[in-house]
Amino acid sequence: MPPRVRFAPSPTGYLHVGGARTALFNWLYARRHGGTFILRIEDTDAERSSDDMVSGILSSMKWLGLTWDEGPGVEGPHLPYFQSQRLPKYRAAADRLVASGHAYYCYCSPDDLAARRQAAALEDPVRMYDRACHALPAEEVARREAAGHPRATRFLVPQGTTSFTDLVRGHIEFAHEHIEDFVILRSDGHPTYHLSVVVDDGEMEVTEVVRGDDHISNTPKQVLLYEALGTPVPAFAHVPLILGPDKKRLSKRHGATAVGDYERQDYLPEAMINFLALLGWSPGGNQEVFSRDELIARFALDGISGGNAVFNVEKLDWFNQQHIMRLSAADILRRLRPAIVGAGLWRDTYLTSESAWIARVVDLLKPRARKLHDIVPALTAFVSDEVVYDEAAVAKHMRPDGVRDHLAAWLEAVRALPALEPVATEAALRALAVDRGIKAGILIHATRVAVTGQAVSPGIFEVLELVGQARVVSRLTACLPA
RNA sequence: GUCCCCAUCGUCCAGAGGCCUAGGACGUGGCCCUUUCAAGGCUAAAACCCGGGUUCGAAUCCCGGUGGGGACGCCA
Repeated sequence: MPPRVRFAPSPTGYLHVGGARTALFNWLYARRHGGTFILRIEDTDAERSSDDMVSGILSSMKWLGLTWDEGPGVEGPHLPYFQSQRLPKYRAAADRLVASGHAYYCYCSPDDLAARRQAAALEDPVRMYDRACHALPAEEVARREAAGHPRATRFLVPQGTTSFTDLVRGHIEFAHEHIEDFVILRSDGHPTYHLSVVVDDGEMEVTEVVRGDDHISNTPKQVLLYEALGTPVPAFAHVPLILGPDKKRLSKRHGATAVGDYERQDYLPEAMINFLALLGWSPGGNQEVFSRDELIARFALDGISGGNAVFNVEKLDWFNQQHIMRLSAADILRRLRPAIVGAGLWRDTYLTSESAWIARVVDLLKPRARKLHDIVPALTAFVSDEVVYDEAAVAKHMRPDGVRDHLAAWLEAVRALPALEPVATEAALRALAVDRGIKAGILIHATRVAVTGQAVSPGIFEVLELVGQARVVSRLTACLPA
C-alpha cells in the first residue's frame, strides 16, 4: 500500500526553515514510494491564524517545489483541508469519547486553572490537572449545564503506559502518570491540536506521521486518542530540530528563518532543498550535491540522524553556487529575463540568432556568481555599448607610465587579427609583450579595464572573443589619448 | 522540577564490534593552475563527552554520570 503522509502547518507565521525541512522529508518520502503528499492547514487557533499566513506558506511551498497531491487548491477526497472548516468532525469525535467514558466535561475556567497552577508552583513548578471535574456529582453537572456554564472536554487518561516505535528512534515509552487529562475540545467548541490531528490523520488515512522532534511528548496522548476512537495508529517518525549557531532552537534572532527570506535573498530553491535535505539526513556516500530527482531516488527515513542540526548559512551559500553552475545557460536566461529586461539589457535575439553567443557569455559568468542575479550586472560589458569604468581599476592598470603606448600598439595588433579566437589572440598579445620587453600582465590588465571597465572579469581572451572585435577595437581606441 | 530525546572535527554527515593510522563536505591555512576574480586540483590543522562494564577486540553493545535539546497550555 503506497504511503500517505502529510505536512500540517499552522498559519500563525511564515513557513519556517524547520517546517520546510519537515515538509521536504514528507514530500521526499511520498515521492520515493509513489505515495500521496497531503497538505493540511491546522488553523484551529482562530486567534492566531490568518489568511495572509496561509497564502505565504503556500507560496513558499510552491517556490520550493513541494507540490501536494491533496490540499488547498488541488482538493482531494478528504475535503476540506482547512481544520477550521472541519469543526463538526471534531465535535462528533469528542461526543463519542464522552459517551464511551473516555472523556469528560471540565468546568474549570482557564483563569481558575492558571491561578491554581500558580498557587501550586511553590512546591511543584508543574502541576497536572487535578481531575476535579471528573468526580463531579451528577446533580452538580446538571446544575452547571442548566446554568449554561462553559465547559471544555478533557480526555480521561487511563492507568498504564503507552509506547510506540518511532521510525527514526526506535521504541519510546511513557508512563501515564506524567500525562494529565488534556483538553480535547475547548469551551468555544474548537478542538485542540491533539484531537484535530488524530481525527484528521485517521480520516485522511495517514500511514506515517513525519514531524518535528518537539512532538515526541505529544505522541502518547495521540496514541491514546487513536485507541479510544478505535482508529488504526499510524507510524511515527520524529525528525530532529534545526538549531541556531548558539545551539538554541532556530528563531528570528538568529537571522533569516522564513523560507521567504531566502527566496528574497536570491537563493535557488534547488539549493535550499539540497541543503535542507542534508541537514539531519544522509544518503550515505560522499556525494553532496543532489538534484531533486536524485534526492527522491535515495531518500529513506532511516537515514535521518537523531541529533539536532545547526543551520549553517555558509554551506547553503556553497550549495547555491554549486547549483548555479549546474544550471544551463538557457535556464538561467529564462529565470533572469525579468531582471535583465529591468536592467535594460534584454534583446529578443538572445532566444534566436544570438542564443549560442549569449549562452557562452552566461557559462563564463556562472562559476563566478554567488547568487543568480550577480550575473545580470556582469552581462553589461558583453551586451551593452556602455562601459562603466571603475575608477580604482583605471588608476591601477591604465595610469602607469607607458601603458597607453603599449595599448596603442596592442590596438594595432588586434586590428590586424582576422578574428579574436582566444588561442591566437593570446599568442599575439604575448608576442607583443616580448617585443616590447614587458610582462604580458601589463597588457592583459590594461585590456581588461579598457574592455570591461573592471579589474576583475572572466578570462580576458574569452571575454575579447565574446565582446567582439569591433567593440574591443572601439573601447581600446576610446582609452587612448586623442 | 518531572518526563522524553540526543551526544564523532568549529558546522553538517559517514561509521551499524575488528576494514579506523576515524572518512567526506562547508569553513579556515598552504600549494598548484593562472592575466584578475571565480571554478577546479592537491594539501594541512581539526573530533569519537567522561567513567565503568561486556568482549580476544568498542567510536560502534550495556549501565551510570555529565552536557545539550525538547515537552510539560482551553498553542500547534
